[in-house]
Amino acid sequence: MSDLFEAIAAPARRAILDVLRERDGQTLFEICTRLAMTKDLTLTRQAISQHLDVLESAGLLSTKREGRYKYHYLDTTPLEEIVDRWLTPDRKKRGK
Amino acid sequence: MSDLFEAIAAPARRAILDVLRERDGQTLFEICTRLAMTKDLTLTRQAISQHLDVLESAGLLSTKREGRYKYHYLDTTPLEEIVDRWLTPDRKKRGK
DNA sequence: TTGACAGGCAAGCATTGGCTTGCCTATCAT
DNA sequence: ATGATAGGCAAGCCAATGCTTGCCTGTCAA
Repeated sequence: MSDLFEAIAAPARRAILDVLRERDGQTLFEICTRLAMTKDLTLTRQAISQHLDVLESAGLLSTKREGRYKYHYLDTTPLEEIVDRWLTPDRKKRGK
Repeated sequence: MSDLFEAIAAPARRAILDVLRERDGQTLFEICTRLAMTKDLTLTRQAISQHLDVLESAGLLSTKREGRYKYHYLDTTPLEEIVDRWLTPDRKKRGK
């Protein structure tokens, strides 16, 4: 859906963001094992791959392919929309 | 679900937050008409009531009953969790 | 070149969530 | 007391979502 809010709605996707925050630029399999180890979240590789697609289309992460590896990089700037929308009292539109 | 992230996942609920931000302490019917007028969102009263329940259990708004009126007050402090979780680079837990 | 490894595509299932419809309770004015 | 207004409860429908299973493509080492 390419929607930011729907992207962070699923607990699994938030866990992925946390995992990428601990260590940026991980591959799909690295994310899988790290979720299982540190977050106690055991999912299929395909499930996590789908979550990564949602996060990418929401602009929360970017990818870089290199050989047979695909690295995932966190980008939290879209989350600033939330701050600007509700947490800034006077609704000041900061110049982009 | 009392989940913050699921609360702001639905566009209708975000519109409600915006509407309460424009004018705090509105009743259910006021919210209904204001959504229809300014947000072009025409929903059943019950639908909006259900959304308000979700928002309240997420801590995003508080209510005060007065006679046959029930006023709704916005509270955006739960959203700060998002800032603390991903937008603070060094993960400093600010003293509550 | 063959096998192991990293990832992608697509169909299918089960559950959830958003919204509606229908009816009921409570408060206030006349 | 009666009607109008503000809100609540609950069942039900439909579409979307999360996850799985099964299979296929591409890259690299021996």
